[in-house]
Amino acid sequence: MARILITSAIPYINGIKHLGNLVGSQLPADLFARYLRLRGHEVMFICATDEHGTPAEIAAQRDGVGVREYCDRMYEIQHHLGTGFRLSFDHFGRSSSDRNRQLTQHFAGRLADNGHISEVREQQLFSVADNRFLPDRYVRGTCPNCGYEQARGDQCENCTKQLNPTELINPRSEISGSTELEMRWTTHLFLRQSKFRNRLEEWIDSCDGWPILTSSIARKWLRDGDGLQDRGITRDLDWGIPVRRGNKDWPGMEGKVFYVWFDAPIEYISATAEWADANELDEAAWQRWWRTDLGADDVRYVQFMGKDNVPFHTLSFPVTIMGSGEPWKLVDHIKSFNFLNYDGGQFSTSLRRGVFMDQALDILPPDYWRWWLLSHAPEHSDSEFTWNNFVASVNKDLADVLGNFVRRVTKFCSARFGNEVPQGGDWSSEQSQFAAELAENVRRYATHMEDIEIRKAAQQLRLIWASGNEYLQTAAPWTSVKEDPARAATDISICMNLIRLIAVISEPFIPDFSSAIIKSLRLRSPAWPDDPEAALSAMTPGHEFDVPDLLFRKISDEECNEWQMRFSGEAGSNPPPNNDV
RNA sequence: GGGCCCGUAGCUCAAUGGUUAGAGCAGAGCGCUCAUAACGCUUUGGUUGGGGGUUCGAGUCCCUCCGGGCCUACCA
Repeated sequence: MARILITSAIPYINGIKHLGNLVGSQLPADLFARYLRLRGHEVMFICATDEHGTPAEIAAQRDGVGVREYCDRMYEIQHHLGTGFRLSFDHFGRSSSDRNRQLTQHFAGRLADNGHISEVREQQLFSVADNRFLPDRYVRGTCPNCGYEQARGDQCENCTKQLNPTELINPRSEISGSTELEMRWTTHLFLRQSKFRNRLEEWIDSCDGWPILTSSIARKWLRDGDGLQDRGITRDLDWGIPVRRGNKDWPGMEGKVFYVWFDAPIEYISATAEWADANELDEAAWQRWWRTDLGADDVRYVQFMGKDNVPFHTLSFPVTIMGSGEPWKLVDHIKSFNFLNYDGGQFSTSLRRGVFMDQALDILPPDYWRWWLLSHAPEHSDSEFTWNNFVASVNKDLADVLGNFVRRVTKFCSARFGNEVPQGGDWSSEQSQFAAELAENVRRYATHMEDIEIRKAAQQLRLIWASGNEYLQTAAPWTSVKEDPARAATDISICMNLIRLIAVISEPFIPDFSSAIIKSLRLRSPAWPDDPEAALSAMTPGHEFDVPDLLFRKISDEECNEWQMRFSGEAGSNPPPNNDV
């Protein structure tokens, strides 16, 4: 038994996440966590909401509520949706927690004590009307390069030229539209990550098996231009973790907060502490996951995230850990994902284009989404959601191949032998051979799951489902029951046990299916089939069961067309942009 | 501008430099009748984006061009 710490990128607080966000971190992390628990390992699976920063402040302002209240509300919604998708977090925390405030301030103090923080005095654009400094992209104006009037202060979306907000012609505040902007002096803390360049590169070189996506993005940042740059870790905002040096004041930093990208990854640790608090456990309970001097030296730590988050997890957060000089657990494996596109374009929160987590659950149960998303996870390149593909895959895989197999076996058994596993005879060579092939297929599936090769695992799992139909077709018990009922009984017994085995091993992908079957078979949490051949006779003759209700209904063409129309996007509504840690 | 990733059958995707480039879906044919008209078997689809090179051998390595995507450090 091993101990595995799993974190999913923490979703930003302002709004409901779409399926692209879901499949990029939380869902694959859940798959992995569920699989490892199934194999008997000790797992700590952590996620949280990322609540600080300008977008949250503005969203709250737009809704006419305080930012704390706004976050409280959105936290509940996101938590509820996570449950709806059966995300099995051990704890779903909040980056605005007391734990995270204390720990973030602690890390900042340690980094400063070790000489890894510098203070930089610089000029930034201030909006008098809004009474706040503006991040570059919250300044709009006319692009000096192409004349586009809606250019953002960091980059013109029309001609893609990178800009400095001071270059814009007729600059104005994105928030209020005010043109009363001026440059003001301010001082910020910078994390001196440039000093860690060589150490980071050695570390990344030493990490085998990371996806190309992960290591290539990390190396790009290490080598680009003059190499890794120091990074500002404070902002002039009200909403965030107040800048303090450990538990002491930080002269000159009054009224400033830490930058979300500094405190968000620390929340992985804090959320584990929140978990201990919520379960009334002591400090040691969470520290054994994170402190290598307190038990975490045998923990394997795996992170899941979309490709946009890779720099923060391969560079800044490791520098925070390394620079603290304390024995915190560093990540072992970083599984990163490309993006999921929607019907020929990107998912877009601002345009309401695509399918969002709440809408998805309104139309279909979570297993449908989990299966499609995971079996099409964008592991090697961006992938695409289309309604036709979704409906075809789900109908074929879940309803025809899997659901129908369960149905035909249980109904046949019920009709011919009653609602119990029938008494058969010894296995024939065909039956033994099937068991041997099944053993090999389960072994391959397990290997893909351990390697976090999600598409391959899904493909292999589907193959196991299909093998049931193949076997049944060849055995043809509906024929043999007439002249050789014992043989038919043996075949049905094998198929009934195969259903049990499938229910167990499919649980990480489709947990609701799994629990429905286990209930119908009147079992309680059966273990992973270490010996699949023995598992094919685990339920002995006379074991009673109920024929399960229809497990997966088929989606009609009409529904497919209707959903395609409904989710094609609508102009008008304009919620704020949507991002994750 | 710079960098990275990707381009393989109608669609979604596989293939440590090594037999004849493989699966699933869709299409075609046959079979089965237990089952959600589901299932099984067989089968048609390829100049691996174009061109050049290295090699005994290239989907894979190099160069170049075309196309798509992402990142580019103050959104998160």
